[in-house]
Amino acid sequence: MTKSERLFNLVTLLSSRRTAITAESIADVMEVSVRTVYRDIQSLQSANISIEGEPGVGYLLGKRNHLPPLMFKTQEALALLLGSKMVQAFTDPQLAKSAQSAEEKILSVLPERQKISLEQQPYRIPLLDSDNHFRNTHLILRQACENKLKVKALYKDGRDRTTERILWPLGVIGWFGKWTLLAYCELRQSYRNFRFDRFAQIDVLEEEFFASEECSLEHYLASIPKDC
Amino acid sequence: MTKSERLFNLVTLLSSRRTAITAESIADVMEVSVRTVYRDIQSLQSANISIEGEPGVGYLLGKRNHLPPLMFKTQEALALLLGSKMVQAFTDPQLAKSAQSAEEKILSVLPERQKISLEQQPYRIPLLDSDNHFRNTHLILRQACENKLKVKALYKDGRDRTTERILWPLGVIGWFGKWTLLAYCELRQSYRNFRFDRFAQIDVLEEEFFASEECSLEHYLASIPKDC
DNA sequence: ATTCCTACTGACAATTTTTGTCACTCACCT
DNA sequence: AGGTGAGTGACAAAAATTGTCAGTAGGAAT
Repeated sequence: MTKSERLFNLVTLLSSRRTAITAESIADVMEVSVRTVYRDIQSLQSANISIEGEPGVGYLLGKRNHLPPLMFKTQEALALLLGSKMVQAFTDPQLAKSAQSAEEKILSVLPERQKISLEQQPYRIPLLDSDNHFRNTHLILRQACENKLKVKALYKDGRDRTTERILWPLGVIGWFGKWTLLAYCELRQSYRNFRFDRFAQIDVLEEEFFASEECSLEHYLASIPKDC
Repeated sequence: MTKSERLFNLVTLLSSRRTAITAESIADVMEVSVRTVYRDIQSLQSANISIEGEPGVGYLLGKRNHLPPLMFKTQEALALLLGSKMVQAFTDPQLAKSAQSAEEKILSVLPERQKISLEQQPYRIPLLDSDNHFRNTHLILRQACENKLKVKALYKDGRDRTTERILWPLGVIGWFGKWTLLAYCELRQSYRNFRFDRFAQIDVLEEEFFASEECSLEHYLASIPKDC
């Protein structure tokens, strides 16, 4: 990656974010040294692109939106389309529809030669009818998460004991090969994980729950080591 | 004026004009040689900024950048970003990078309020270090597929017998939870599936193979019932 | 059919930039 | 007081950039 490419990418990166990003993170993404990032920022500023930097916080693109033209490289398009296929196969029917229409929009702006090379890509993600049950679980839980509605679930734990619980669904974690609901459990009065394949039944309740500082997806994730 | 400054200025210059401008005029304004202008244009194009040139006329900024603003509905963006995360977590590091930069491009064109609602979406796909071995397998096999290079593999079958085979890698199938290489096996003289977790070793050979009507991903997939 | 005009490409060597590293300073927050 | 992160200066090695020259190609006007 040449310097100029990097500069254009940097503008894109900055305009893709709402929050500030540190020079170190940038260096990480761009695979250059931190020193180079400072120099890049300086180059951009002297090319009349306003970037605000604050010690202890990071960089933020100035408000007056410089519009960088959106075009995907072949491999970027490939990654998006492959991702779209995964969403279609591994999540719920509603999201699948959205993935498909997004796919169409992307394809419609790609030049012919890119479409051709995309056809030769080796990945195939089959849509299995047998996964319909999972897809339904996805739909129910995603909507419950988004609308912050409590759910009543019959859940079978590792030792085959089935319990009924009231859950506050916070997030859905996708490990490769298994989906897990992350929720606050009223029964246990704390965060718990629930594997999708162990739900015997799920009913969305009318009742809303309210995520707070001490009860939210971020709070839970922050209490565990790894990244999101 | 450094090259990068010149490139930004060139974009500004081009986007300020409705009529084409010749390379020579540009060279004049920028105070560089005409040859350099051609190289600059190429740099911009390889940074995915579409510029159209016509002999006898000059250069014009691609219409694509101005006219159809590729817009996504919130849920379409959600589907694409979720897919991108899956690609990052479940495939190889190279595709992961492409997914990430595609993500940035999408985010950079979304209005603020959409970005905010995307931040509240419940799905999280963790990137596990323990999957590095798989990711490496992905990289090797994807590239072998794309370049149509034979591979020599040590493979352990269902009954724990390890065999060495020469394979013509045709495609990679992603079932949820397991990846499978689809290849023509020289040992068995026919198509075979190989689960990623059963490869003991994979070496890409120098030798190319040639897919034909009777030996290709399409041909194999057509011979099985399901869709892709 | 010939001649402009202009986009493009390749090669080469001199020049200029870019890069990482190291060793700092400064400002802010807890 | 210690941690974090922006920002600077200097230097040598590595890499990109540049102009020059020599050519190809395609359209349009003559």
